[in-house]
Parts: sequence; C-alpha cells; structure tokens
Amino acid sequence: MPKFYLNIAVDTPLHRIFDYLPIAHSNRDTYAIGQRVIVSFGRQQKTGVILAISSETTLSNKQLKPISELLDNKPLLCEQDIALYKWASDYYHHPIGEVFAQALPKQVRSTKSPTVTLATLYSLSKEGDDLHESDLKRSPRQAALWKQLQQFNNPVASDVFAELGWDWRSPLKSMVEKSWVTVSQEHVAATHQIQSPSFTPNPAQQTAIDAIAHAQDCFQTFLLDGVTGSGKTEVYLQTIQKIITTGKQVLILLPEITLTPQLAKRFKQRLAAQMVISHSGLNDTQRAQAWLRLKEGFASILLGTRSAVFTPMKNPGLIILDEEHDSSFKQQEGFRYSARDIAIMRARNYGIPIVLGTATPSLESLYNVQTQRFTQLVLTERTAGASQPDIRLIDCRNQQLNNHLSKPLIKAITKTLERGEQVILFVNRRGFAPVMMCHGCGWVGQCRRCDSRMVVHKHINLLRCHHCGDEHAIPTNCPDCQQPELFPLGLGTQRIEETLSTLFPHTPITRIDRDSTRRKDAMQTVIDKVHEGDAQILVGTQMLAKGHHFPNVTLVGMADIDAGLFSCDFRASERMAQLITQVSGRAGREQKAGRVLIQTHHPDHPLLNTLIQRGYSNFAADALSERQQAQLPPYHYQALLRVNAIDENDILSFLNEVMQLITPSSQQDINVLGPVPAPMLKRAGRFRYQILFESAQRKPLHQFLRTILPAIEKLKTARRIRWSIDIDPVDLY
DNA sequence: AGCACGCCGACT
DNA sequence: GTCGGCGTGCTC
Repeated sequence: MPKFYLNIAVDTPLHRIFDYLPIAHSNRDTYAIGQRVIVSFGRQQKTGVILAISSETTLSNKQLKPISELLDNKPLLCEQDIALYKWASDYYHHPIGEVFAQALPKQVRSTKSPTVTLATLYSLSKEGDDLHESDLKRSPRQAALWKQLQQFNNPVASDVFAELGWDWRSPLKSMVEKSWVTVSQEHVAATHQIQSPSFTPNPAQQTAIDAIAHAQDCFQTFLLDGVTGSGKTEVYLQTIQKIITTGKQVLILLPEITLTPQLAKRFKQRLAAQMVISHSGLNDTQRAQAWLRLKEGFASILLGTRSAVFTPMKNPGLIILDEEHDSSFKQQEGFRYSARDIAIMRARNYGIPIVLGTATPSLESLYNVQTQRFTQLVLTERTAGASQPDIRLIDCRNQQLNNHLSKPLIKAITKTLERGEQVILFVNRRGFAPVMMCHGCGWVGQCRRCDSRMVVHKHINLLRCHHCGDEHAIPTNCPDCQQPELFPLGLGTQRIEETLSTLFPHTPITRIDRDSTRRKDAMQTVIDKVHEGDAQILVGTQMLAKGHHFPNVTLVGMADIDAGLFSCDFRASERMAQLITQVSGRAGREQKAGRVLIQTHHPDHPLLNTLIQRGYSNFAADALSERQQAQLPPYHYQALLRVNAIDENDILSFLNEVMQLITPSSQQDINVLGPVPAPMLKRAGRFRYQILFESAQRKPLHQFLRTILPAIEKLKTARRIRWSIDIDPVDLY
C-alpha cells in the first residue's frame, strides 16, 4: 500500500505545517485538501486543516502520529479560500494555523458537520396586507408586529421582532391563526422577487453603476470617491441588485461602528435577497450561521465587519468595502491584517470586481489610482437637500484664550445654543490634559515603562499612560525640584468639558470618548440622548465623527488640530484631513447649513489651506506629490517587530544578531528604526521594545522578513522572544 | 501559546 | 522531607 502523509495547519502559534499519518487502514481518497481534522499535538488535542497530501516527509515514522479524527467527509474549504489564507499567512508573516483558526468562526472550528439551521419565515398574507392600522386598535402588540412586517416586501425571519423587546410569539400566533400572517420555511438560495422602490440615479451615480456592472466576472478595483451625501449607498444598492439578480453573491464590509441595526434594516428593505449580518456583537451561533449561509449559498448577501472578510462564498459576484480609509479594517493585535487588502486579494482570486467606497481616500489608494491599479469613480454632486457647510479657520495667534477656547468660537457656540441648535466640539485627546508639567523646573510626567508622557486625569487624580495603561496618583510636589507648582499642560476632552460647563452652566453637556463609552451600550445611550435633545453640547474625540448623523448639530468646533500639521508621522496629517472632511460632511444637513470652526495657530499652513479651499482630494494629491518630489516612497513599507528583552543591551545584541543574518547588500534596502521601548508590558521583569524595519519597496522588506523570521524562531527559545509584525502595504501583488 | 520537566528556596 | 516558583525545551 503506498504511503502518504497529511500536511496539516494546526492551530498553534508556530510558523510551521505539521505532518501526520492517516488513520490506520484508511484509504487515500477519503482525504482531501480543505478537510478539518483533530490531531494530538504535544499533549493537547487541536483542530487543523489538511493543506496538502504528500507522499514524502522529512521525519521518521517514529516521530509521526496519526490524526485522531477526520471531521469532514467533504472539504469544508475550497482550494481558492485555502490559497487566500495561505497568502495571508505568508504576507503578514503570521502562523498559518492561527490564520485558519481566525478564518473559521469558533463554532465551525470544532463542530463535526456544521449545518445551516433553516429559519421560519413570516410575511403578511393578502388579507394581512389589506388591513389598516385601525383594524388592530384593540391589540397593540399585533399592530406592532403588523407594522414590522409591512416594512418588508419579502418573508423575514423572526429576528426582526427582537427589537420590539417583548414576547412576540403569542400575538404572532393569533395573527397566523387569523391567516393574516403566512409562515414559510427558508429554503436554499431563495431569491425573493420584490419590487424595490426605484430611485433614479444621477448621471455620476449611473456612470459608476454601469462601470462596476460592466466589470462583472473580472477582477477590477474601483475607488468610489464621493463626499458625504453624494449617494454612495445608492450606487451600492443598485449595483448589488444587478449582481444578485444574476444569482451571484455580494460581500459587504463596513467599519465596526457603521454596522448598526438601522443600516442593516435599510439594506434588507431595499434588496431582494436573503441577507445575513456578521459582527462582533453577535454570539457564536449567529456568527457561525451567517458564515455557513454565505458559504452554502443560502444567503446572497453578507453584511459584516472586518472579520467577515474571510467568509467563503459559494457564488462570488462582488465585494464592497465602505469607508476604505477607516482604521478599524486593520486588526491591531495578534494576526495583524488589513481587511481591505485581504478583500482586494480575494476579489483578484475570485476574478470579481471590488468597490472601495470613501469620501476621504487613503493616500495609498490614491497612489494606486495614479498607477492605474485602481479605477476611480467620482461622485461630486450632493443629492437634493444636502447643503455644503461653511468651513472657517480661527487664527488663535496672540488671541486671548479661555482654557484653549477662543472668543469667536465661544461666541459661535452661544449663538447656536440660543437658536436651540446643537454643538459638537472635537478634541483629539481624551483625559484632562496630555502632560503634567512643573512650573519650577519644567519636569514632565513620563511613564516609567514606556517613553510616552502620562495623561492627566484630573477628576480621579491620576496620571495615566495611554500606551501601557500604567497609572499613579498625581504628585503634589515636583518629583525633581520639590516645588508644589505642577500644572496641566495642553487640552483633553475633560478639560474642554469642564471649561464649557463653567461657560454654559445651564446647558447639558455630554462627553464622548473611550473613557465615557467604555461600558457596553453606553454609546447608544448617548446617541439617543443627543437625538432627544438632552445634550446640547457634545465634546468628543474622533469616535464622534464616524457614522452618526445628528441633524440638529449646526456648529462643529475643532479645538486643536495643530498637532496633526507637524507630526513626524505623515499619516497624522492624513488623519487630520480625513477628520476635518468627515466632520464637515456631518455639520448641518438638509436645509440647515452647518458651520465648522477650526482653531489653529497656523492659519497659513499650506496643507490646511489646500484642504479648506480646494478640498480633500487636492490635499491628498498635494501630499502625495510632495512625497514623490522628496524622493520618498509614496507610502512606507514597514514591519514592526515587538520583542521582549531584559534590558537595552539585550535588545541591541538581539538586533545585531538579526542584522548579521542577512547579506550586507540587502541590508542597504532596509532602514532600521529603533529599538524603542514599546507600550504594553504584560509581565513584569521584562521590557518590550519595538523595532521598525522600513523599505522603499515591498519586495526587499518581505525578502528580509522571510530571512530573519525563521532564524528568530530558533533564537526564540534561548531569549524568550515574542514577536508580532505589522505590515503596511501598498502594492499587494 | 501551552505544557512538562527540572532545579532551587521556604515552609508544615 | 515536599510544595511550587519559573527558566528551558518541545510540539509532526
């Protein structure tokens, strides 16, 4: 009998594939690539995926173990998906087993044969539809259910009743008995024929819709560039409709905060197809079901966040990724991937179009447009009713400031409040003030673990490091010169909140930042409060700029944007520009023209002027060409290595060892920055450092990492090194 | 990462 | 005596 070995991706943080023997006396053709298995790994049982079946192995028979169990009769994953996960593992230099583990929902990972549980669907019957609200006056619960069902043109699962917050079963039952409601069973790939309300797209929208539809069945990346209110969603909806009527599936990816029940409902109402949702708020069962439904073709649309990018598609037709520039598409810890880039690679593998939507494209995407890797589609017109806000700079030079607020800004706030309208104030930093300083000697409160300065949290009397979370009480005297004259320097959300509450003592003020919304649902509570008018002034960080529409907010103030102009991280200016642009889009909607007031000490700064006078796209184009003129790469290609070490000498000798691993010629292509003390130290006794490897091109950097990482793997045991890598890419392929 | 093995100090 | 701290090594 010919021998064969199973090459398995085991869920472990090791950068290797493990060979196993098949189950005794089993036949070769019971095994296939993409099946899941359970194996004994060390002393543990782990799940893995068969990546290949080979006839050779480097290990002796004694060292090999047979697999414990074969979980799938047929491969769970197709070769295309496996290829994508393998690519991601290679590209992000992350252990392949962990990549596979993240691609599969928890419940799917261990279940023997995960299956879709068919839902019961409800819809109004002809008689039910003919009813009037007045017919149900005497049974308010039935009326509420009737209202819910009336919103949808197609049969819906019971989850739409969940938002009602009470037991809908018995009123629904009586409605079924009266045959007002029809009960049906969900079936495979059900496409419901509904007449979606037809909106007539404007010429720019039509051009975009046609271009994407024209690219059906071939890979093309579109950058759908449209300001807030230009009707991107309408382009999505009409394009999706076109794709799903051909029987294909659409994967829609949104940033975490944008995927609200309201938005999901809007999509559900407009689209004639089974749609599933996947985000971090769901439980394991719900996520597994959404995953399986797309994979098996029960659903034509998946609306999800970052992690949904891995969901296999039975019949791929289109991928849409909205708010392309949004940082929540990047996983920041563990397997550090960018959902945007993985989505692009998926579309490429599948041979389908992908649409990246944004009002503020990232520089790397604009660069990809310039090099004709992406096709840009621009929506310029604002749709009816949306009016352009008035953006102005407030020159703060030599102005008397009241705790960082200038007179013109305070005056504008007063007037807005008098009109009964709402105000948003943006401050880039949470806490009270970013630094505590000594008036006597200039001492500043620095974190003893990392290099960063400690932020003042006045009301709890703490200095807190926003990097590593370390905190201690605010000293009364300067630790250096013993003088009792310590003062908070700079501004944070809490300080502005305090200032405003003394200036406007009778106005309700709400602060929105990570400190105030840490609790679950806290954000939603605040949003409801704003809509009900219980908060007249909102003070917050960037969190506030994303996704939410507050129609009564007509004034937006930005207290300090100067940091974004001069930061050594060029992405800071990009982020600042994106923030200002997003904020401007949200100030005042419909008839009310909004105002945006930006405080600055550099009103003549070219970047700021370009942004305000000529808009984000010109700003970005300038920023890009500026980098090109300076002979800098359009974007950094960088890998961040985080290493634990005993002290500075230890880390330096480690770096030395690493650099000796590569040839001097390839060393020239790599710029090394660091080592620098890194944030987040989990275990005491060891310090963590970070080293940034930077290159003008992707290939040398990847080559470099491919050389050093296996070697570090060997050093690892001796030095107890833990590393993680963050790659910032531009060209993927 | 987990987990075991093994070598030292401080307890009933 | 041995319990448990963590430094070291290994996982097909």
